[in-house]
Amino acid sequence: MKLLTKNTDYVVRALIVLAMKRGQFISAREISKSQNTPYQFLRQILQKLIQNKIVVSKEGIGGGVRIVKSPSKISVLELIEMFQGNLELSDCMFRNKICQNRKTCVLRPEIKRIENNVALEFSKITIEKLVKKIGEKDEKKLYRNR
Amino acid sequence: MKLLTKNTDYVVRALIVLAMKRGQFISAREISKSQNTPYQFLRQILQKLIQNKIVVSKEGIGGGVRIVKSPSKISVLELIEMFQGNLELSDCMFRNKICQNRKTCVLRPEIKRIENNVALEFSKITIEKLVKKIGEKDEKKLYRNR
DNA sequence: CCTAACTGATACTAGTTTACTATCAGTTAT
DNA sequence: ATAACTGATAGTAAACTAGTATCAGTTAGG
Repeated sequence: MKLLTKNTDYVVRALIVLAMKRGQFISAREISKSQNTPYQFLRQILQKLIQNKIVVSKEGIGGGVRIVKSPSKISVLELIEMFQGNLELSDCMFRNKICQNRKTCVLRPEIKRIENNVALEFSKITIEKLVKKIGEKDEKKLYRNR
Repeated sequence: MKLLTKNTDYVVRALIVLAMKRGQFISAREISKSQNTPYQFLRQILQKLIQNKIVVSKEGIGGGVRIVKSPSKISVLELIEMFQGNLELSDCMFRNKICQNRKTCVLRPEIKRIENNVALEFSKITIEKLVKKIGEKDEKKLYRNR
């Protein structure tokens, strides 16, 4: 079971970079190089961020994308849903024979419950929190090196 | 995000049937008909159950499979891992640039934590519990009809 | 001892998803 | 003018999902 696909991986990384350089336009080429993400693939991902108004773009030399949505309001859940579709189970399981005359089925409520938990957890992880974690790690490192 | 695939869906249903008819050999054809699962697909699934010693088989007329592992000891987690591979994330995310000089990465521990929760939840759901839930629903129904 | 109902084993396949790559057009700072 | 950028969209190889198909061997009952 894979919770995250590559594009979610890449988009989170890109947004961490953009959040750390808030206010600046960063080009796809620069993010691609610094994060080791395939250039054209990253470009598609960034275009989706533009469509979803999480970043704005500027064309031409010195252009790129700039984060406009507050990193504290960008959750990993929203990114997962943006790039992997809705977290919900697409087709109802256990809709057949065992469940006939029962209206509901026995496994489905359990799966629903677990899925809701997963969604809740991912909704709590924001870009801001991830950026802070990187900061904390750096502080610890500095402390150790003293 | 799809937590369960079809074969996990089908295998849970098959095991519920087998648990409700413990001690008896039930043929793939019978399960296939009663649960509306594709016959050949179900046969492959049952063979995996045989390999994993959850059921035993009997060839020839009147044959089929019989459940031998206690339904209370068969968890949905174990079935997911049997049919969908390990629940763990296959490839380490966030292993690149952002994480360099940091040894660990910021998203990965979060994903790990969520995955462990999912695994824990699925490990608690056993075939026995699902069978009991069906029983409870039937009781309620009888009560309402009185 | 034949045959119909079974399992054992394995090969094949259509459709979807994943993870990219490629191309061409338009924009802008220098 | 041109090099560095985005906009939009088409193509594609590999893996995965959800099956189907085939042939061989086993066994209970008439």
